[in-house]
Amino acid sequence: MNPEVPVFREASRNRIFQDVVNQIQDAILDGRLKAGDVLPPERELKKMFNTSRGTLREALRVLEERGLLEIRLGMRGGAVVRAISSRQASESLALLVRSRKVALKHLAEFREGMEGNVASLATQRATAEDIETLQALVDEAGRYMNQGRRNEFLEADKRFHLALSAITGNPVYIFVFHSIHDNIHRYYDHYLSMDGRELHENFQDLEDILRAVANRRPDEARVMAQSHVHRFHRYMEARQARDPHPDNPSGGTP
Amino acid sequence: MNPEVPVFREASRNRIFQDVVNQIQDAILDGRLKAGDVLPPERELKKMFNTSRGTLREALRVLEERGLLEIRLGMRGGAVVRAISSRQASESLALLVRSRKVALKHLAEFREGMEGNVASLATQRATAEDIETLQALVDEAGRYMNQGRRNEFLEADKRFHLALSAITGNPVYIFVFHSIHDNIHRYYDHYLSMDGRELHENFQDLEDILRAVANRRPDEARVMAQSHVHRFHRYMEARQARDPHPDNPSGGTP
DNA sequence: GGGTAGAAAAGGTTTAACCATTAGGCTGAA
DNA sequence: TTCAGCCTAATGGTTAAACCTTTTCTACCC
Repeated sequence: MNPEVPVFREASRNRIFQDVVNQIQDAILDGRLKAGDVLPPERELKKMFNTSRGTLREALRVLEERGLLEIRLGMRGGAVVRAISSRQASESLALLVRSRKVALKHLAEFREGMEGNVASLATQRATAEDIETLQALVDEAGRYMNQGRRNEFLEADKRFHLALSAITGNPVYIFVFHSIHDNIHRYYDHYLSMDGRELHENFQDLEDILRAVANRRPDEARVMAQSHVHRFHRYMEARQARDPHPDNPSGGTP
Repeated sequence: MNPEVPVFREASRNRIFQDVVNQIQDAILDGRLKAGDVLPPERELKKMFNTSRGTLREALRVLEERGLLEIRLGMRGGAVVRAISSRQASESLALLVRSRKVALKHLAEFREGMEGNVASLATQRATAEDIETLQALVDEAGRYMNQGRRNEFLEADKRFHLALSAITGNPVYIFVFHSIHDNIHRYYDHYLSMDGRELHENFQDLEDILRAVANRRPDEARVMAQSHVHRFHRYMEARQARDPHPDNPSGGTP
């Protein structure tokens, strides 16, 4: 046998909690358990799986970490099935960032490529309603710009980009976009001064992108989106040169 | 206060194991613990954190799930610090796939955009040595093609694409690429017959991409890579229409 | 020298009890 | 009648001590 091509998977190191994890996960992914469903209390699950509470709790911990369950405290608490989201992938990317394996320039370069693809696809697929939604977001951002409310502007900007990814209808783009935005946001907070001029530039970019989308010009939208990201990346790099490393001292992954 | 913009984070629901997780994770991300380091045995850690073994084990389970630790059994076993990899993100994407939120067409579309970007970047950055490496992979794939060894060919093809992502030098691309490839591979196994003709087409594509890279033509490399992925996507879709859903009944995430 | 049996060190599991948090109901005063 | 505050029970969080299983190392015997 060619050792490059795996034929068998490693035999399971019969850890009981793994078996419990698999059973519950399968039930969720098969649809036997739906988001919002509440599992029986630990003391009953323990009987159902014929295991001890400690072992059962290790299984619940794993499922919680995978984002499949949320554990609620107190009476009427318990393990609640969650809708799958990008949270987990976002956190694993955050680990890369925190471990210094990924720098701002890497995130920015990746984002630039993604934003271009997303803008192009969104332009090909946006409905009239989608364009209205985008327009509303641009309007909202415009109000924040005029009021000089930098943080609110950034939030609206982020929602605009995420809305574009949603318009593609491709959950992979949505998923990856959320992860990237979550992780690049920290740099924004640190390195993007967003004075009047920059706010205005940014707003102009949004208008340009929206116009390209509304006029059904995918390539133009791609270029607009890319240069938009590229410019702000340059701004941030310039500031980063003077004041390196925003780090993330808050520790926990909520 | 504007309720859109969070001011405070939720107060920590003081779970002791969370605190243990954070302390160990911080030590790893700060570099105080390096890949390969072995943590003290549970019965000692338990004393160090002044907690019970059950609580400590829940913390270790979480860190294992995050891919930061590997737990080894038996004498000289223990919790070993792992190098951060794309494994975790790959698994969270796998969850999306298994839950039917992501279909082949979504993965393929995303991959098409990515492959284009990666090919373009790699073309701009490849060293002479990089190009030799790519050439060696194409040669290897050629040998497998001539021997009709489909699986080995697919492996070499995958390594070629991953090598391109490595050449970009951007860990985000590498990371995301691994995740996507891991998850699309299952579809390959199911839907890609790879008869003689298809093997040959695929091989031709690799040669074309390599030539564009060697000749320093980023846009050509982009188009080549995209159409390469696009074509095989179409083949797979045709077969999928006749034989839907490869599913993943194996359950566990090893 | 080499195989083998046993000891020792580690993680895996069980049990039973207690602590902390929360929802919901009960009670009494305004 | 209403509502503030207390009480209670359900549920997750934690502790403790014991035992089981796997793996490695070592000492012994052939």
